[in-house]
Amino acid sequence: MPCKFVIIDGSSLVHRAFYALPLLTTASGQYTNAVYGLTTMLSKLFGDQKPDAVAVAFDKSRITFRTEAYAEYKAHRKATPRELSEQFPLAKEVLDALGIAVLEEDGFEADDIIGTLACQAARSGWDVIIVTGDRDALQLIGPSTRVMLTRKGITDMQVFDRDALYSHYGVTPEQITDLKGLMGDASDNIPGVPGIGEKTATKLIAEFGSIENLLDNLDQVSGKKLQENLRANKELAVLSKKLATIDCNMELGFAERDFSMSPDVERVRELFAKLEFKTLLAKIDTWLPGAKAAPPADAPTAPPKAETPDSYEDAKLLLEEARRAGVVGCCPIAGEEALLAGEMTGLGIAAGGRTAYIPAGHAGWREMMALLADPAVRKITYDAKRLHNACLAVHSPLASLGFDVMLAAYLLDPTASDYPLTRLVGSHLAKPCAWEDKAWRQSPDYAAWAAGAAAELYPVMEAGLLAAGLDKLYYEIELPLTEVLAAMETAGIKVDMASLAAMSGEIARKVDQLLGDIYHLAGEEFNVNSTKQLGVILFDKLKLPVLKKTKTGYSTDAEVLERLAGEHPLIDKLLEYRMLTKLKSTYLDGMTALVSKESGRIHTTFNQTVTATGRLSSSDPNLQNIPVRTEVGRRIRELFVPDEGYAYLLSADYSQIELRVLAHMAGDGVLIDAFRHNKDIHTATAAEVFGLEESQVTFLMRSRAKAVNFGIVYGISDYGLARDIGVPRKEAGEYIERYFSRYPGVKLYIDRMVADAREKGYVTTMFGRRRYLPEIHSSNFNQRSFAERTAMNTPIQGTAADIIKKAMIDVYRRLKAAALRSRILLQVHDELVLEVTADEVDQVAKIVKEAMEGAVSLSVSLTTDTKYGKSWAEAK
DNA sequence: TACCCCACGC
DNA sequence: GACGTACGTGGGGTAC
Repeated sequence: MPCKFVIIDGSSLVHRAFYALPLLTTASGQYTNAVYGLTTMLSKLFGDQKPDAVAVAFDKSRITFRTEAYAEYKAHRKATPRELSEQFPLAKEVLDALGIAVLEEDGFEADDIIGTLACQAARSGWDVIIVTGDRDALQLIGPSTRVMLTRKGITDMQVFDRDALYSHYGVTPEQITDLKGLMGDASDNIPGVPGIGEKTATKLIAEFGSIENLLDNLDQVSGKKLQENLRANKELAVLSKKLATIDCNMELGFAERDFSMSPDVERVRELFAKLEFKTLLAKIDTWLPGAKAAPPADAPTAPPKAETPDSYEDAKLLLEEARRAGVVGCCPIAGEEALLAGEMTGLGIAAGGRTAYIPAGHAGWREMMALLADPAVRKITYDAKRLHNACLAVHSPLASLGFDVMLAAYLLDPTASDYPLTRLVGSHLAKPCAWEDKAWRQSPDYAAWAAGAAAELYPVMEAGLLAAGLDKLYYEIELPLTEVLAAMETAGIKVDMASLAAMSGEIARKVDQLLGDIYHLAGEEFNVNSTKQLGVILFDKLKLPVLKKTKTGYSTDAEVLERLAGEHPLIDKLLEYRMLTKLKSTYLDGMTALVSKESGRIHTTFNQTVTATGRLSSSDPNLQNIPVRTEVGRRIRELFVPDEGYAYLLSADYSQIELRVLAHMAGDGVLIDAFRHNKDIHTATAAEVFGLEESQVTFLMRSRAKAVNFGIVYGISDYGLARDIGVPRKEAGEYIERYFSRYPGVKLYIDRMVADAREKGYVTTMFGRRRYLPEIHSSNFNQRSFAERTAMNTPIQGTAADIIKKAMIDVYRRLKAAALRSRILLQVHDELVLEVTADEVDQVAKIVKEAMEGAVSLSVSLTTDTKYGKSWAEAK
């Protein structure tokens, strides 16, 4: 069997990969897309071809024998972008680790190295495959040499031998240089003969065989113009051919070189981990020779193993160190449910530069818990709320939250999708780290490592907060809020399970009935939940008019159905079906699944690091989107009740908090005046926008004005407003214009926000919360417009979020200080829901009102509405 | 699993 | 005047 030799044009493939893939980076900001692409190509090649020998050639310098012959050679090439050039050393590092021969020579291009290797290898009887994106290489095709060209993307390749080349381009390998000599090559700045492109060049070469023969027989060329053109550019054609000809006679010492692959598997793993090539790493044994064995758990690719103190004395020393320093990094370990159930299985801790893991049964555990309760020792954490919940579950107090790195990361950039600790370490400590597997995250090793990482991140991130003016918001609002949220989550909210089950059954029966009606009216059974199948029934079978389409087919959303309501009796049934199934699946059944077996209550999660504006979000279940407007929604809220020992649920919500914040921040006299006179704000807006007395405002006008106010607060566009109120976009735009002319302070304010965003790159809330808006400079109209609307809206929504967060902390502290049993359960953006006892209800109502209305002093008052009752529905 | 469509809240 | 249209969470269907 002849030796199978794969020769790769490294420069070509790296370029190809760079432009074919998005600009990937590691957590630490190292660009990796080109290296990743190259490595992916290699892995595919190795898997498919199983070569015996491999070589990769690179261009070395710009000065080659070609530039000596023709100074303009490749002169039009754009400078290599920095994002790419910095990846070349990395690519070579990967190749080196893979044990692949890398060749580069002064004065030559990769092509010449490849040509020389290919010729010599072929002479030695090897089978050669050349892999490149450069069509010049096609001239190297021979009886035992094939060329594999990239087609599109990075893994789509096409193999050319002599026959394939001929059927594709109508020339032989030897004629490739003649072809290039005539048609030139724009990318290499090879001139060719002016006016001759691929078609003419191919025709001439097919007829005359070579440039030399063509030039010797010019008089036989058909077409006078072409003949003269060729005659005038004889030298250019010859020079171009020379430039396109690959040198196959370099001195490379072929015979002495070793092209067999000898990968250093451990180094490859390490490198891939560093570069975050997770997929390649995971599949490494499928393509890398000798990479069969899985890495041992303590391979150098994994972070250091946790020290587990084996004696009481060991643990005591570390804890004493923490006490001395007054600060300790800590990270609990246990599955989520286990934490809530009070099963903390252990704790990773970091003090004095050492990290350790203390399991729950350890002799030092009691000291550990005492340390957590010690207010003199500040706790440094990643996700303090988790630790807090864990402590609450075991009724062991947690005192003195010192710093939470996840929260800090959120304030520094609230638009990130998540904040894994490994990434924070990469970006803030410049320690690339790519261990992401789930098992590791639940291991003692991780807990110890995380405790250490948090401790190490603390000073760096605190400096970052200080530099961005976020420290006050952080220490006075976000960090203390964590404890409040933990208390709310741990408390949970009681659900009347009996009524819930009854309601679920009742709705199930109704849905069943509706389904029968729907099938009957449709004339067949189908999956009503499938918009695709429903579309076929409504628009193909029943021939109802198609009013709106989605990307993938007919739209069947509520708006469409409502407009079709008179057309067919099926429509009403569908609307009701939709409403009931949504209610049942999302709220009734969805919540049932999340009722805790231990407490019989629902413990939602309040996410403090999710929204871009600073609001909280709620999940598992989402208790911030329980229906409120409809009658059935009311019935769902009736299911939320006070638990034993409590008498009422109390709900307090801010009235028009966003618009009041806007009035204050914009300092708009008209808006401020409206609030000071306690006007109905939407009626007042309608009067302004329509130029009427308030008494003349109709219901329709008020509802349109309300939508305009809504639009101002949420930053919707004229298009969005038009859709919401059902008028043409132009008219919606006019409303917005009229609004701005009636509220000039608002107009000035939002212009200032947009200008701010352009100048500084971000906008801020009253409390200094930031949101970066890089798209404000986008040349894409949509992206830019969106950024502009965000610039107007985030300071308003974000400030409102800051205010209620501050109020929550205040309520929590006052309840605690007064040793009341009543407690906060939920926050729904502008509303707080508390569970109160009968004897405390008046006092609590007063506390909540004072805390919410007094959270901040604005030029308009903040007002709240408070109600309480036997269920959430009664409290609204 | 990833995406779409739809629907709920603020 | 384009263009695709506030933020979230979640259920269910469908294509891969």
